[in-house]
Amino acid sequence: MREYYSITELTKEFDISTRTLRFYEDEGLIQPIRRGRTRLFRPSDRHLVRQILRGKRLGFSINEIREIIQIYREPPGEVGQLKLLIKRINEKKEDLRQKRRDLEESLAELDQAEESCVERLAELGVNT
Amino acid sequence: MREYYSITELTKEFDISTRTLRFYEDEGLIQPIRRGRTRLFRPSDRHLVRQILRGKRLGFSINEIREIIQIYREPPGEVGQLKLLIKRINEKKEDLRQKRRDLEESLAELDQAEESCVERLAELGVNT
DNA sequence: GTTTGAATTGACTTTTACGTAAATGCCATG
DNA sequence: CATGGCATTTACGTAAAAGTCAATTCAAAC
Repeated sequence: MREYYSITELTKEFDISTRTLRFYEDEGLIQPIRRGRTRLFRPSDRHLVRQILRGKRLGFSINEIREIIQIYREPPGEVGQLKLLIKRINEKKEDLRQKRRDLEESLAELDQAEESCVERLAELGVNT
Repeated sequence: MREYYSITELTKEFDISTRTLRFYEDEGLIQPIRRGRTRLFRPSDRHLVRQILRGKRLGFSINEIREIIQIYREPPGEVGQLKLLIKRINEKKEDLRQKRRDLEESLAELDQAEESCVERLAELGVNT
């Protein structure tokens, strides 16, 4: 496990711009440390970036992603707070389950569409 | 199956504004018919709206949604076009499979987070 | 026949998520 | 030491996806 990554290493790995990484920092999603003015990204920052981009692909907004990320920041020691956290986790899980239902429905419709195309081709005497 | 829906019926059913529906029409995603100036939404328009919103929840842009919708518009009769359509369908399916992978990873991480919370609670002598 | 209420249109505004440009810092290398 | 090449900061720009508002229109109810 590398100790630090430079900003350009991450831009290349994830195919995003430096602007995007600085934007996420401005938004408080990541906090790379500094050596002088230069940003040093730790493995944990790198993993956060991975989570952010995954969230984006799933259509979560920056604010929603921020909420998800906060879940992983140092779980509280106090019982009430822990219970609240579990509640928030379950809300996020429900969000994801809704997305999964949407996804399965969309996939099913595409499957159906593909099938009619294949049938149509068969009628035209084309063997797929 | 109803023959027509008014714009307000759909706004209520889907909890969106009339502006949104008109926006989708301007974007060419739906084409309700007109009686005078009034829009009449057919069941097929209604289903399109359903598909659009599902696509939105999954993080597709309007342009991506437009592409998906075009898949369902009157499959072509010509072999080459049919094969092209099948190819496009499979691209969309691959998009969705990537989202599904993202989704499962996110869910797994949330499950893990929840479990550590529950464990932490157990250590504190709280029975969940 | 006028009031009411829903629909429409057009224009302007807002939010999100970055892009882009300009000016400057930092440092290794020849 | 100057040159090249990343990095940084600040500031302004922009496209997508609606929200909001004002001005009408139109039909139906009273």
